[in-house]
Amino acid sequence: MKELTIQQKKVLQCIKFYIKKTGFPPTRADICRELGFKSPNAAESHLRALEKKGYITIENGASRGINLTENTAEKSQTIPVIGLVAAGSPTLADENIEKHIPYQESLFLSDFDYFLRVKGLSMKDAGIMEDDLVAIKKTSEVRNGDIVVARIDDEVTLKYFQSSGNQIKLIPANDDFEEIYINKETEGFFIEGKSVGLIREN
Amino acid sequence: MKELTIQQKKVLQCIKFYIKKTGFPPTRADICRELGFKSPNAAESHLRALEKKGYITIENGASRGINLTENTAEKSQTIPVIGLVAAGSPTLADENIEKHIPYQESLFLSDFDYFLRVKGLSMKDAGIMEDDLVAIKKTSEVRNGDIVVARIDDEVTLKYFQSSGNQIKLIPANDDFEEIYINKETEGFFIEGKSVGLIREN
DNA sequence: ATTTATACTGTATATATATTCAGTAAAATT
DNA sequence: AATTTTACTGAATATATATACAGTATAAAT
Repeated sequence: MKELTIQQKKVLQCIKFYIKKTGFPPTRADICRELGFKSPNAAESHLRALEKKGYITIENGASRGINLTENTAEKSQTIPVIGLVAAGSPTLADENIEKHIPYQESLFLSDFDYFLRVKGLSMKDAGIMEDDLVAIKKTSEVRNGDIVVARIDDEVTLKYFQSSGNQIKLIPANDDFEEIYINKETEGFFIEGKSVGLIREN
Repeated sequence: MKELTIQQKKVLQCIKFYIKKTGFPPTRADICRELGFKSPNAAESHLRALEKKGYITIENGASRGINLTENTAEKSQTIPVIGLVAAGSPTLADENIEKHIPYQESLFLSDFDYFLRVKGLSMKDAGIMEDDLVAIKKTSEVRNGDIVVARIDDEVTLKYFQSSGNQIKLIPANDDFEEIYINKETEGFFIEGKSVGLIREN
């Protein structure tokens, strides 16, 4: 998306603020009042610039016909919940999606891509219990100590990550489970992502 | 809030749908088109009825000046995070509120009133770790096995609840901590609420 | 060097829109 | 039994609003 000028940003902020305050978009005159313009055409021009750059859409002829684009609006989205099945990879394919739950930006410190529904108690001592929803950020850049979603062939697990050289240790947080040793180059081994948060629905 | 008639419900739904679709509220004529009315006054009357019953507010003179009331709009709200301090009750008083976080309805199965920031590891084996946010519903109606926020004088703790007759046991989920025995009628004892969910921010 | 975009003021106007008034009729309250 | 609320049609109108047109001036892109 094309960059906005300082003035255009101000106008966009003004629209957002006005909608938040009143529940409906501003008129050209409203924008002028808020930002100190003396001509309605000042607002009009900025609106057309914002439209051209894809931040808003304008319904011609309609009063207050301004609509924030999806990227522009801080709308609440829904995020998929994926079941952690012992055999089967957590992809975003429809068949693996349990449901969608509403999600608000800044719920966690980092952004994330999906929730993983936890099966089993292998991460019990890390406070991750059966049926918890772990927020997963899709990435292969993980650090020692991160809780990661690792795939070995068709088996997907949630474990602590520990590497030294080419040797990788996947460590459970439960004495009843065994550590997994694996080589970085092992065929069929892949880091799907890492945990950045957790929700328990009770 | 006063009950709506079938027609009024239709008009309210129409407004919600129109906003969702276009990003701005409908005009009287828009409502007529959507619902098949032939006079703008039909829409006008319904709007005034909805206003009178508190479901919307209307800014007089403004085009599309319809605003859904807080209860009416499925807005995302913010919910306070309260620090669990060993001495000091978790009230919704300003001085105890850490911050507010966005909250979307139906995030958990039950509604709740605030998040409690957990200190210590007394509920470790229940998967509740230090700095977790436990969603608390304010209620004194709790059942055996519920995780409750209990207050004894100025001390506030999160524990499993177990009662038989007048005797109440507050059970930690960590062998390093002691169970607390207390009588229902003990002065200064109070159940503040119970846990209905959990968020870990990592 | 020329065009395009930015950033406005100022005036004008067609029309989009809220809103009032005059009715009709049935249902619900008081 | 009388009044209020609901549920509209139909017409009229003041004004709120989008939008075009005419300028001025500076900065950025081609």
